[in-house]
Parts: sequence; C-alpha cells; structure tokens
Amino acid sequence: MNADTRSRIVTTAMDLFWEKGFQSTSVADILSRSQVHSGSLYHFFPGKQDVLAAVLEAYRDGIEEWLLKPAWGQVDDPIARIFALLDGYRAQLVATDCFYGCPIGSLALELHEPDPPIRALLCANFANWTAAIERCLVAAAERLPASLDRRRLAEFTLTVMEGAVMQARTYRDIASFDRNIAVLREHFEMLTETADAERVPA
Amino acid sequence: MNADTRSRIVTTAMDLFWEKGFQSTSVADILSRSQVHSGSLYHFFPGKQDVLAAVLEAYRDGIEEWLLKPAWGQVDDPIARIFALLDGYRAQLVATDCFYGCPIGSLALELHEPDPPIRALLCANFANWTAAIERCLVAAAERLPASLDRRRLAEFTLTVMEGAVMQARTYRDIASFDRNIAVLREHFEMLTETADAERVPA
DNA sequence: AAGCGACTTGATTGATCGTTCAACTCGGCC
DNA sequence: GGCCGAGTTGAACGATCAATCAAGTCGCTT
Repeated sequence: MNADTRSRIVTTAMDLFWEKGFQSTSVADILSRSQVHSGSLYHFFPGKQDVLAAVLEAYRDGIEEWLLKPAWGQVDDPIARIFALLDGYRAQLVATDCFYGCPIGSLALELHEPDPPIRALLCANFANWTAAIERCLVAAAERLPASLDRRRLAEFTLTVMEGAVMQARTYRDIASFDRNIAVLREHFEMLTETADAERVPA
Repeated sequence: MNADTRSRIVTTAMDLFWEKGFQSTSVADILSRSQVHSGSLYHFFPGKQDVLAAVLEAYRDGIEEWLLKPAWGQVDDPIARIFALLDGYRAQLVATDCFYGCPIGSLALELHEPDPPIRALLCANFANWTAAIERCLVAAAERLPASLDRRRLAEFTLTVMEGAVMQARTYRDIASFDRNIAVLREHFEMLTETADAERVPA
C-alpha cells in the first residue's frame, strides 16, 4: 500500500487537473480525494509543480494504451482511425455535458509561463498525438495527394480538435464540435478527390 | 480623474489577464499596476469576477475598433480580410515571443466552471468574431460554392485560429502557427476551385 | 456655508494557499 | 533484539488571497 500511494496521487491529480485545472486544484484537494496526507505527498514530490510534471508524464506514456488502443480497437482504415480518435474526444465531451475537454490543451493555455520542463512535457504530448495522426496519413498515402505534407496535416488535425473542444466547452454544445469535425472531414474528402484526379491524369 | 478610475482598472485587468490569466492575477496585481486602491476597486466592482465580466464586455464591445478596423484598414477583398485578421494574431504572437495569444481563448479554457454571465460573455465574444468572418464569406459568395455553409466555415476559422495559437504558444514557435494557417488557406483555395468548376459546368 | 453623496484611502480581516517538520510506524537486515 | 530507513501522520508555518470598512476628501447642490 506504499508503492501505489504515489500512483494514487498522480491519478487523482489527473482527474482534478482535468476537472478544475491546475491552479484551481489545491494540494488539499488532491490530498483529501486521494486519501493521502501532506507529508506523504511531499515525500514523493518536491512540490505541486512536480505533481503536474508526473501527470503530464503519465499522459505522455499512456497515449498508446489509454487513447489510441480504445479508439482504434474496432477500426483498421487509417483515415477512419483519425476520425475515430476525434470521436473519442467527442464521447468525453458528451459524457461530461461539454464540461471537460482535452486535458493537455486546457493545461497548455492555463499555464501562461510554464517552467521549461513542464512546457517540454506539453510539447511532447502534442508531438506524440501528432505523430500518431501522421502514421495514419502515411498508411493512407495512396489515397492522398503525393505532394501532401503529412506532418503539417497531422498538426492541423490537432489544431482543429483543440479549437473544436474549446468551442464546444464554451458553448456547452456538442453540435459545435460536430460542425467543426464535419468541415475537417470535408477537407479530407477534397484531398482524396484531388488524389483521385491526379491518379488518372490523361 | 474618477470616471476613468474604473476604465483604468479594466484596461489594466485586460493586460494582466492576457499576460498571466485570471486566476494567477491577484487583485493586488491589478491595484498596484493601475495605481488604484482596493477600496476604489470594490467601489466600482462587487468582486474580482465582476472585473472579469467588465473585461469581457470591453473585448466584446471593442472588436470592431480594436480588432477589425486595424486589420482591415488596408484590405478590401473579403477573403484577404479573413487572413488579415489571422495575421493580426500572428503579429501579437511575434511581438510577445509566442507567449500571449488570444485572450478570450485562454480565458475560455482556464475557467473550467465559469459563472453563467461569464460564460455568456465568452460565447458573445466568439459569436461576434465568427459573425465578422461570416460577413466576409457572404461578401465573397460568388467565389465560393453556392451550397457552402458560411456560418460553419466561419466557426471553423475560429477553431483553426484558436488551435493554432495554442500550439504556437506551447511550442514557442511561430512556424507552427504559419503551417496551420497555410493549411486553412489551402482549404479556402480548394473551395474557390470547386466554385470555379461549378460555374462552368458544361 | 452647510450638507450630501460619490469616490478614495489603506489598514485589517479571516480564509486558504503551498510547504515544512518533528514525531511516529513498521518491515527487513545484521 | 536492536537498528535503520522508507514511508506516514497531522499540526503548524508564513505568505498571500479576495474582500471589508471606518475614516476621510472633494465637488456639487441648495
């Protein structure tokens, strides 16, 4: 029951930072919900910032198991996988009445001058997410224009997801999210049509 | 010197909320920078939340003069105006070394459970921004597909801007912003090409 | 010139913040 | 059996927080 005191702190902090953000979550909040005493927390972590770092590391290391595997279990087509991933964020919004969105995005905008290690972890989370999308785009290369900048489109997909989550949360309306994803889908369709056209040139 | 005590509080709070966010800005921060004493602030505002409301009202009421007019002074073409507006956010990022982005977006993600009036003001800011873009799209209707959902594309433009600002700030790299806007531009180009094609059908 | 009300001053409040620390428990090792 | 050190306990700390308020200033009205 001691090795998982640390992990209980981290998972509790993940929940609380997701629900209330970093600043609005007090150390006392983490302690009471995780049933841990302050001395124990400060035994494992030098301070609150380091709990945040551990949370961001957990997200970074859990992207495969907690984000990609659940979304891609039933889906093989690479482009379908991209939208299945986005649908996971949709499900999260719906499950919380559009209260909570992407935890990384919220933290990224909340922390105005994050310590370098914290910012590096935020970047790592974004980069891993983008890399997963890019792998899908590579797998779907034959359906997309040959000249397509895949990394750029993967980055754009993250951009649209984060922006769409932000608006859905602000409007408290999942329809806003759906409309944004629909436009992204049409963007992909225009790209595949372009690829079709260039494959039969003469 | 009394009527503008209130406005000095509001403009100072605008700056501070932009720089540090709402929670990280203390009332004492606002007081010291604006050279106002606490009693005066609490004479005009019941509390800190109401300063935030006043800030959001100022943004909402100032969108024409402070956002659109500067960006559109030299630009007439409606689609060029959309990207001129986005370029304004780019300039803000560059001027602050990618530290500060869209104040509304930052507040929207920072306040996890905003009071209803605060959330309504965030929505109003987003809605006004989107409406300005939609007016451009209506003005450019003949270059775009007839069936285009203009409100949806305007909403999408906001989505891309907010997501792009988030990433540029996180990566501290304006190139990320530029790549995202480039993809949006290509989206617009594909739409205008579609419109060209449907105008010469036979 | 007297009085009123809008506005200012700044010390002070109690709550809450992140953090510290001395005392304690307890399993494993010599 | 005695010791050590990892982990726990929870009271306490100083700092900072948003907010209060009694006293005071000043311009305007009558």
